[in-house]
Amino acid sequence: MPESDTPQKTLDAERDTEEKILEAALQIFSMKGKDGARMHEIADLAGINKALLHYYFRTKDGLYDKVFEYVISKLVRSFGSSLQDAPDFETLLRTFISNYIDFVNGNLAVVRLMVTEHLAGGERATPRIMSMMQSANAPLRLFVDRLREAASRGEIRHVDPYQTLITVVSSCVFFFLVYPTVGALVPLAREQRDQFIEERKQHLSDMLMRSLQPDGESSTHMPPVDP
Amino acid sequence: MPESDTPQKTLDAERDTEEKILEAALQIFSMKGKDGARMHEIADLAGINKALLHYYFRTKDGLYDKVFEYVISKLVRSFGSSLQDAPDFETLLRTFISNYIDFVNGNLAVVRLMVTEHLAGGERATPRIMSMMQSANAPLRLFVDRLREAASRGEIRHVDPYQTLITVVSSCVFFFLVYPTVGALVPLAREQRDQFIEERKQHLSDMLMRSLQPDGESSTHMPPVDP
DNA sequence: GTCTATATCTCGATAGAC
DNA sequence: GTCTATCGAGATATAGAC
Repeated sequence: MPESDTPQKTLDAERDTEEKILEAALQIFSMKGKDGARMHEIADLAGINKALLHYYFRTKDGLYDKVFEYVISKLVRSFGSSLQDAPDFETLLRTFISNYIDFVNGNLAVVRLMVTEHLAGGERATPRIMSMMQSANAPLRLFVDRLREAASRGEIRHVDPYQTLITVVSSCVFFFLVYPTVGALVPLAREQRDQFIEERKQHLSDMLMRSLQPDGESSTHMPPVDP
Repeated sequence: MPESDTPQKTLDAERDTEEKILEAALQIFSMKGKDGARMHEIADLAGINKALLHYYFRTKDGLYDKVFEYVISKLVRSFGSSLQDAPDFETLLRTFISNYIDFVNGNLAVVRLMVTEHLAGGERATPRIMSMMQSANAPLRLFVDRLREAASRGEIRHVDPYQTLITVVSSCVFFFLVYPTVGALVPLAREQRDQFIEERKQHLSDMLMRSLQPDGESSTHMPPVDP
């Protein structure tokens, strides 16, 4: 971390308020979208005055942009490349699922914001996600690469890696988006949320590994996807 | 359908305008949420005047409520009990996935509205979904019941039916929520959308059936997967 | 039933005191 | 840096002509 020569106390105060605002804005934006969010809601949640929002971030649009940057940086930081070391595909898959679910569970507002953005058209989200994917050790890319490798080594059967990725990510994320209904439907999910989430990791990992077991014989339909 | 004694022409005209408004409102609400939507956007999309919205549905809140009822009725109507006749679980699963994906693809706004509602707290959505689930031939309930039966008959292995349901629904729906990014990531999904969707059905059905094979049977004797 | 014109109010943004 | 007070744009909602 680089150190500024600005007096420490002032800097910390600014950082604190700024971060408090960003966190509050993230919560509100992620639930109501950019247009639906109210500046006074954000101010209230941050425990400050409405005018202070405009002092730190001139406009609502500006604040939204900064929140988006803030979210992306959270995504980048949280998804460390702990996948690199996985000795085999099964370990990679289980680690990926566990990490992914923990991240979503611990950063619900981040995921909600991404989804909200997509529902509103996704112009802001898509380019950012694409550029995150470019990076060689991006977890999504790593997952696809390792899936291909494992298949060509015969560790798992050949499957469309993108379809598989979509299935894994969907199965990790969607549950949290519709949690109110799942909670109403499945008592355990509401009463013992943490336990249910651990069971979900287990269930998903098992289910996917079983579905990826190599066949003795028959070949499955596998469309060509490579560039 | 009960028939009114109101003159047919008038009734039809009202129904048409009302339905046009509801469809337009559904589109806008589903992308921007209740607070983010603008009445004039809805009017423009419906091709009518802003004042007419207030003639048919007194307030914005009132309109939103009616849109929600409208969506629920769509859900109920579209999910006919075509699952009832499935002779075995594999047929049921494949039919369920195919129907579900077709419905989502053909009613994106409906699904978006449900998700938007959930992101905003879900107070409106959850009770409605719960009461839909009560019905004996509700597809989600039917799925859980048939999954249990099939497991106790030994047709598939024992799995947590709710975890499985969550996985299936997630895998059918989430793709469409983040379509902008998937389209950017996977060229085929954008250029040959319909084909990609058919492949998705196939991929998902195969994957799930494989993961549900009873433990005793080895992978050397796989049931045929292609129609 | 449908429109134009207008009233009313809410929200984003600014000015200015402390 | 933080607040109170307020302005002005834009939104919902209504009045009234056709």
